[in-house]
Order: sequence, then C-alpha cells, then structure tokens
Amino acid sequence: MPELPEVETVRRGLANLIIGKVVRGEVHDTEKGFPNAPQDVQQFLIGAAVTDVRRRAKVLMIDLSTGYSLVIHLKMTGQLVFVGETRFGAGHPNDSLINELPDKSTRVTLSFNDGTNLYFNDQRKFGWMRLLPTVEIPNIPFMQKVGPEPLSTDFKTSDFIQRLARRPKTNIKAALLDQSVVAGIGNIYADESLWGAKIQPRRLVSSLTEQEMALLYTEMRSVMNLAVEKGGSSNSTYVNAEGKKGSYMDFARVFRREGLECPRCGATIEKVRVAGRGTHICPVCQVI
DNA sequence: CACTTGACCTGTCCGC
DNA sequence: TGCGGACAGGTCAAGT
Repeated sequence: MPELPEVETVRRGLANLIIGKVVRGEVHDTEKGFPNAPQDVQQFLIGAAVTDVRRRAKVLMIDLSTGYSLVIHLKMTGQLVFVGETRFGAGHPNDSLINELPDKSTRVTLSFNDGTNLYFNDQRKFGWMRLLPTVEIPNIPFMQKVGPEPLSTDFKTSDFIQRLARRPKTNIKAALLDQSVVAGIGNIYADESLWGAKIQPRRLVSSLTEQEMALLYTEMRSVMNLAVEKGGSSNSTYVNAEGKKGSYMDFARVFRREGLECPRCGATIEKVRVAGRGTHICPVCQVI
C-alpha cells in the first residue's frame, strides 16, 4: 500500500471505523514480539478505548485512552484490515475477508469488545507496530528527522527549495524519496511528480533551476492531492474495510506504464533504474 | 560528512 | 513443469 496518500486513506477509514471502540484482546506473532512487552499490552492496550487515528508522514498512530498509542509503519506490504461484525453481501469484495482472516501474513490481530477485529497483515515483514506513550512519539528517531508534510498549508515553495538544497550532489529522485527532505513521497508519486515537472530523475539537485524546483513543488502537491482524493493506488485486488479501492493508478501518467504512450508527447514510456528503484520516464519530454 | 548500496523478508513473474 | 534471478508502493545500517 503505502505512500502518504495510501496511509492517509487508511487513516480516514480507520477513524470512521474504530474511534470509540474498546480493545478486548490482542494476538501477535511471537517472532518479533509485536506490539510490545506483554505486561505493557495488558496494562496500556487491553481495555483501552481508541480516541483518535492520526498520521505523520507514512506513520499511523492509533491513540488510546491510556495515554499510549499504537504506532504503525506499513513499509512495503503492510495492511490494516478492519472486519466488522456485519456480514457483507455475497459477492462484496470484502465478503471473503471474514472467513480468510487471519491468514499467514497476519502479524497482529486486535479484537474489539463489540466483536469486530483489526488485522495487521504484512507479507514481507518489513512493517512494524509499537505500543508507546503518546507523548513519546515525537522522540522516536524517525519523527526526529522526518521533513514537513507536503500538503500542509505551511509548506511553501521556498521551504521545498531550501530543503532540496541540502542534498545538492544527489539526484532529484533520491532527494524526493528522502523522507528528511519532504515526508510521504515514495516511488509512485516521485515518478509521477517528476514527469509532471518534465524533470529527468537522474538530474543532480544542484543542476535544477529555481523555476524547475518551483514547478516540481506544484506538480508534487497536485499529484499528492489527486492521489489522496482518489484513495491512493491499488495494484492488487485489495480494498480497504469500507469497500473502497484506490483508483489513482487510473490517472497515472508514467508509473507502471512502460511501453505505453506518454500522454503528453506520445513517445514510448521507459522503465529505468534510478536511486536503486524502478523508475518510469518519458525519454522525450523529461529532458536531461 | 554526503552519498550509495545492501540488507531486511516473502511472493510472484519471467526466461530458460 | 521446474528452477534461478530479478523485482516489489520503504527505511536503516554499513560501506565508499
């Protein structure tokens, strides 16, 4: 799932579904001891009510009435799937989840006292979930170094340009993926934003003009806004617990469109490797 | 120090 | 069909 728009979509769904619910029990896989020491789970999680669901960068926070929070990073393949007490009708995309979860990718199951469940699934096990005092969250290393929220009204073009300038000798794609520059951009929206600004991903940050960076700022925000509006991108059959499926991929201009026509100039989109990641470009309009 | 590369995992897809 | 390798919506540690 998860870049900023996907995590924000999960956040909105969870906020609608679990705020006010009380945690009845928690089962986690013993391999990595999620989400925390058993005594903390017993004391600060079981019996706690969910008071809020927040997001910072790609990190979700489920705040609890005990002053603790579940802090979650989905990394590459993490999912939070809510399964309600009401059966969906046959044929509904979520119908099968009721019988199929938990499955082998389920790392944590949270059960609520009304019989509903929230499953943290993560095929590749890169993701994590930690139970922490809410006030301690800003002190974890990730929060200490993460950059500003790109869609915040406080985040101006000049901030973007100044932050990019801290990484002059790296390429612009790596800089966009660097969470300390701006929070929440990942591989999909980096490629989409660079295409929008007609910037070749391998360009060194120091080679960009102020105009190019300003255009990139505008394109990046517009891509992120559209993606949030569309519920993010889904490349599998996964749908969230509200039955909504992210549709941004229907609007993607380059991402996973190699071999197809550039919607701007008609040239054939290519897939290359930049900053260690698969990277989609129009070789004609994203000039060196 | 800034920057790049591998490691962390499992599953899937693609070519032989 | 079987098998090896590349690759995947992210981040961190270790290397240059």
